[in-house]
Amino acid sequence: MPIEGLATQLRKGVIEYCVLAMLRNTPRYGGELIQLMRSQDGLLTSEGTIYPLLSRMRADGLVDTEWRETPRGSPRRYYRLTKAGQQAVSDFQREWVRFRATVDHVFVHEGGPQG
Amino acid sequence: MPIEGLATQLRKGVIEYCVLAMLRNTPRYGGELIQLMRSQDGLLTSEGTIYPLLSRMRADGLVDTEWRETPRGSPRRYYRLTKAGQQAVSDFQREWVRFRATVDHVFVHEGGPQG
DNA sequence: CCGACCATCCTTGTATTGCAAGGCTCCTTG
DNA sequence: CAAGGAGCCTTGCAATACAAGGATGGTCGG
Repeated sequence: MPIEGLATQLRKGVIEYCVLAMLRNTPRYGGELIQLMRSQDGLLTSEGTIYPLLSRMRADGLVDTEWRETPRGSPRRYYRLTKAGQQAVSDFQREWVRFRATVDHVFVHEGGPQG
Repeated sequence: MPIEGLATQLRKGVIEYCVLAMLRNTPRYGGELIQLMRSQDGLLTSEGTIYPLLSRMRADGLVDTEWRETPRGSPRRYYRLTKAGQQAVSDFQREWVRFRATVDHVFVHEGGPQG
């Protein structure tokens, strides 16, 4: 079990909200998001992760989409946060802080009062 | 999608190592681990999570087991960390610190330099 | 025009994991 | 014997990340 596989499980349930966070201030398209995620240590992803994810978020109403022409090449589908998406990011952020504190606590105390 | 469901995905890949961490200083049995996990905010679990997990860890050589008699009632299977288990906890801890930093970074910067 | 190439988007199938629901065994209590 | 509880485990399901493969449409060299 490589060290990569360890992080793969950590990513579950987090990647979605990282993508949403990256859309907070500006719309972006698929390839751009993949590049951005890859530039973050520990969030390595592939197309097979991002595109189904974006479809899901669109179906859930967390993002809006809009096609934009490009100077050269195919048009790109840009994703933008909806109100619900912004709310989801906020909710996650709260939950993340709480979860992070819990895990830190477990690893500091190493298993309880007797430890 | 309740707020509980949000944390359910966060737990993936973390519960296993939290259980291992709880075995660092003393062997414990199933019911004890369930109670301990439940006492940690954000790590709510059930038997259906813990027992398959413990079986997996035993198969992977991360824990040893030993039956112990009790004054009353059924004997209990106690779990204890192996060398490999201790190593796994250390590896995870390193990975967790790194992962945590990455997620924090994404949420602080909110998606990039243009933001 | 024609073929090679590339960026963009998406789909399908697999592995891992957390969890609810249910079952088994043994002991105690009446 | 019957009822109940503590401990252990199995089965089936849902959500997610990811590899692999494919469809489309534009550019570029000949």
